[in-house]
Amino acid sequence: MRFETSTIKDIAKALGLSTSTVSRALRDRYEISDETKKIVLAYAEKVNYRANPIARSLKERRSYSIGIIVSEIANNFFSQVINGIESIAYANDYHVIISQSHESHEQEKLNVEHLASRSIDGLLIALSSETQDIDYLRDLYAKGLPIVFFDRVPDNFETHKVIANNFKGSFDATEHLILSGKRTIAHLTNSETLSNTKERLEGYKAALAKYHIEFNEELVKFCQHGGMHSAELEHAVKQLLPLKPDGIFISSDRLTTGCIMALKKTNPEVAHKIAIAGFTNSNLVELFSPSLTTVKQPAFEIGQVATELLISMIEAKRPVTEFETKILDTELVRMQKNLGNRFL
Amino acid sequence: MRFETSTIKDIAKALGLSTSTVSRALRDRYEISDETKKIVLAYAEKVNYRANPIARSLKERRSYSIGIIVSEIANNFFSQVINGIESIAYANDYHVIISQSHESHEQEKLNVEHLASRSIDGLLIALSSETQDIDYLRDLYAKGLPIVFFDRVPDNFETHKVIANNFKGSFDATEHLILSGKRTIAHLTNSETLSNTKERLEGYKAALAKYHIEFNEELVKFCQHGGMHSAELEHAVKQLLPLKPDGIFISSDRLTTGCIMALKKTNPEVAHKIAIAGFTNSNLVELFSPSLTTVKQPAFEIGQVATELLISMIEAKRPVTEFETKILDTELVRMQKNLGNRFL
DNA sequence: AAAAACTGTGCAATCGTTCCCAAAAACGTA
DNA sequence: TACGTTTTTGGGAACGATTGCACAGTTTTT
Repeated sequence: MRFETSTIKDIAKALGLSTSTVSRALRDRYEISDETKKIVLAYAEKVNYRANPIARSLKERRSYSIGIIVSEIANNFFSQVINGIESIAYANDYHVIISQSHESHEQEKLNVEHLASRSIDGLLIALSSETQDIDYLRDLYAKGLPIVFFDRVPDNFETHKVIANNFKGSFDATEHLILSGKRTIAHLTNSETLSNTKERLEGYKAALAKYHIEFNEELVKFCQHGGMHSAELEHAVKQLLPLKPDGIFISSDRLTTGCIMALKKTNPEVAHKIAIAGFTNSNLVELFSPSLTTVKQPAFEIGQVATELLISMIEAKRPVTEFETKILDTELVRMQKNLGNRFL
Repeated sequence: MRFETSTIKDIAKALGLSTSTVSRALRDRYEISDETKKIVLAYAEKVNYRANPIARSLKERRSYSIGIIVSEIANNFFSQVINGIESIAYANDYHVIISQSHESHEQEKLNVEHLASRSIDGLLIALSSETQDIDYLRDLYAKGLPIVFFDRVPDNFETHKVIANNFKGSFDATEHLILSGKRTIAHLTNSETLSNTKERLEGYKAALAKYHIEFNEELVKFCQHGGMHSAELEHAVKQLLPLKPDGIFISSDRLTTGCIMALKKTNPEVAHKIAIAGFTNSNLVELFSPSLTTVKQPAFEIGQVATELLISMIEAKRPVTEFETKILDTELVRMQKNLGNRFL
């Protein structure tokens, strides 16, 4: 801010003390007498003194803020994660700086580097769907920047990670489709390189195996751009339909809504005949038609846990060497046949 | 960051120059000889020198970053606005810091003050629905912090403002309901204190007047918390239904989805009989059932225009005294009878 | 040839804090 | 009283960058 606020120097001058005394009094250090503390605190209160975080950052080489990288804030899952992050961060006197990668590796890298240069104390990141090369993160990590991955995590990077139980979530959703009588179940999913894509594919396969349904590679469609381009989705749907699936299991928020949209747009006559189960944290699913079964990730909790781990790394006195990967359970919300479908 | 990067001092030492010379060379000042500049630039490049933004902020008392306050990022309208803001900010070498007020005045104030203390160069803000007292913003503004309001703007504050054409948007939506034969049209809206609530109410009234439909105060329900509490919404819906409305015009994103949800939950048998028109920027409306007519705000553009105005204020050499209120047109998206309703 | 002007560089202060190191004051003990 | 401790305070150097001012050395002007 280009305008004047009162500083520690002003207080020192006004009270006839030195800046060091004032600084210590404000931080409630043991060396300062209670009397002096009281005077300083009272005066600081009176002039509405606020420590300048910029100056403090420069001096302490830390900023009490943590950086967040997600692909899109306009995504229910990520905005819920962010709320979880904020809840823990604020409680521990950290602030957060949010950046969007828009699923672009280049943008992700730029954002991370800018955050790093602004002295963030730690980084929470869900990789973009494009990202494969994470050497730039390795460099920062090696230089001492604590990093915790969530949702989309690399497998060859030793640090804390927090994810949903993607395997079980997918298994449950696929099993649900099978138990409601479906036999030709397609799987629409994200970029093949993402960690959760792999895990979800495994869950899907496992459910098929359990019920002795043969896995058919053709029924699996990967979307490199994660539903960011509707053309990509429509293309995938167009390829799937000739195989006459009676169910589709979809593995991401954006793909789930995008797929239904594509179905309604290109093949409205079959949209309501295919059972759909998909990952999504949208709080509007109850309004959707056709209605669907959803796998909900514990987004808020993922944010909380990731932040707790990050703060523990930041505040650790000695380098952390034991890392954990926390896996949080998803929730299967079954399609509500009675609502949505009946009254239209 | 707590780890070492090369500084201007390191370069100076390595090259046998003074820090001032290095600083000037890096900023391409005329006083420095081309030869020296070349040497410095080459070396800086080699050691991958990055100016420390924290140090620069402290010295220059500005940060090349702008603060954003919205109520919720998990709101399509706001996340689209943010994307618009980012597009202009990045193009002008500013970074953005996003904060959420969660419709709480207290939180809003805390966030603004934290942003201010972090030397943001300007502020873009949509007031929380609770906010009535904006004296704290006045103080900051008086001290020199440029502020641009968008979407929810105060009427007694002289600065740039950017809003959608709320009057016309509401008028169009209400007229649409009238033209499709509805005569008892309820209006569900936000906190009475918000600027856009007033404007939208006027548009609603004007449309009724045009078609000689008497305005009935009982048909208007205000929601203080803007749909953040489902109980509030359900209560409003419960009060409206006995009046037998055949149409409802809803004036905000969250209320629109919340109202449909409440209708389906509490009175599923009438949910499909009442025509709904509402403000929303959700990109999922095509999936909704019952389907509805929507008023879409030019969110991305609002963000862009607001940011342009803010940057012009920040970079103005002399205090700005001429302010404008930009009003951008909304778009009416009529309900698609053929989709959504037919196949279920 | 002396004075004036211009070039290119360095010194040192500054932004607001924190913190090491010393020094002063207060106290206790012999 | 003199000395050693403990408690409380102040001086001043950082942190990394910018910039007004001074000062050489060179060039131009008169």
